[in-house]
Amino acid sequence: MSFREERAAERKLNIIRTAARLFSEKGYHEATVEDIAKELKYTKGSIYYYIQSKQDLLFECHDLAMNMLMASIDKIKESGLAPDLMLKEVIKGHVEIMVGELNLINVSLASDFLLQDEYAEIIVKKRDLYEESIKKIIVEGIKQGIFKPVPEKMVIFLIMGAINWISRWFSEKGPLSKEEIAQFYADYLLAPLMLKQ
Amino acid sequence: MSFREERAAERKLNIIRTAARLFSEKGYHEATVEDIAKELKYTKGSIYYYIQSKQDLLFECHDLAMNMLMASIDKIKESGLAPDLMLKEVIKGHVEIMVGELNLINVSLASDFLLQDEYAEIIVKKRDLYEESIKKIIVEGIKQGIFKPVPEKMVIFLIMGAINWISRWFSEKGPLSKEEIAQFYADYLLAPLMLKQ
DNA sequence: ATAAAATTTGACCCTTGGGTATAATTTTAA
DNA sequence: TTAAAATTATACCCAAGGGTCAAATTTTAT
Repeated sequence: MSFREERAAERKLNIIRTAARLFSEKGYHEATVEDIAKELKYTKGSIYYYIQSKQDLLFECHDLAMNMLMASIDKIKESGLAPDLMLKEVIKGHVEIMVGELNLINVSLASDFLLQDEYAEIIVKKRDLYEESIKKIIVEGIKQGIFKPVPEKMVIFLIMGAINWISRWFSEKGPLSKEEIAQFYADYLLAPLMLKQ
Repeated sequence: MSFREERAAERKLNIIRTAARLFSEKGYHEATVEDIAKELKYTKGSIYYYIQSKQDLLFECHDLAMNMLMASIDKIKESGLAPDLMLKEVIKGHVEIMVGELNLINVSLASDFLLQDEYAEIIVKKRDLYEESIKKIIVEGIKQGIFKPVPEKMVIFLIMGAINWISRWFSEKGPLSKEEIAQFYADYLLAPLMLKQ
């Protein structure tokens, strides 16, 4: 990548993060392209030099969010931990990414149905991969006699739902640190799955 | 209420339920007033004879959804059950309302930030009341030595999140009945709270 | 039957906002 | 230093959609 392209990419990332913040704060439709441009001292005209469309921006937010989650779980999969510890790490990782990248995750949770089909396809594929990884951990745990035999899919939905909801109430100014939340959620959500403790 | 007013109210309820379905399927901004009108064989002009504004419609969806949840929990509060059984009933009730009124709940979950301040105030107040009722049950359970001492607020958020997420994946055509889901969620989410079983 | 009230219609207004075109300006390279 | 490439600014286009209004139609009550 040339110096020029690199700088353009850097600027685009900047735009995406700003878009994520505004989408998250005001909602996709309520945040205008001009809002995003102004925030970064662009004009509406000039910001289009870097982006293709507003929808493109939304997609990039989703993609960035999913890539972070994927990177986290891929690393954990290689750790060789036992299924229960592995699942705990996944939960903690998910919580920490969520809280650390609140805007991005917020956008990707609050506006998935706004993605156009071609874009949605890509994102759904990644999300499915992510959930598939979790499923494998649970199935392995059941096989090893560490977890109770449960309907994996429902458990995944239950856990994901609990965690994803954090983006609705978490505030930087609140009394809870992301580590505390991560620990609590991991313990609470793993307990009913364990065969014996 | 006169015969006339009664019929108008009935029609408005019809409009609200249709709006809920379209808002839920397509999203608030993507569903136009004309879409809603057409669905019921009105024209855009004539539907405005029954509604004040699109925002008004959104509010009514929220209000209806919250009223159902409130009615459910109020009934349970009067049952005199022990805290653990009471909480279980609340969870089951919430799940069943959610699944039974998917559209309404979906709207109220996916678009709370679209409500204008005056409307939002009313809804937030009801939601706070609802959560306050749950909190009381948990606190009582801790006091009676049935529940572990936990940070109630976080537990409420965790439980609510898990349940509310159901609206994202549940389908009438799926293999799971609402009773099965309700039972599973109630068991899973209550277990980590119990001191002994 | 008929006047009054209720309901419906369809044309219209008007703002918002995504996106574009073109020209101006700045940066880069030779 | 100057021509080309990259970047930015301004003005503009246009469709969508919420909402209104006056007139037409239907329903109801006497």
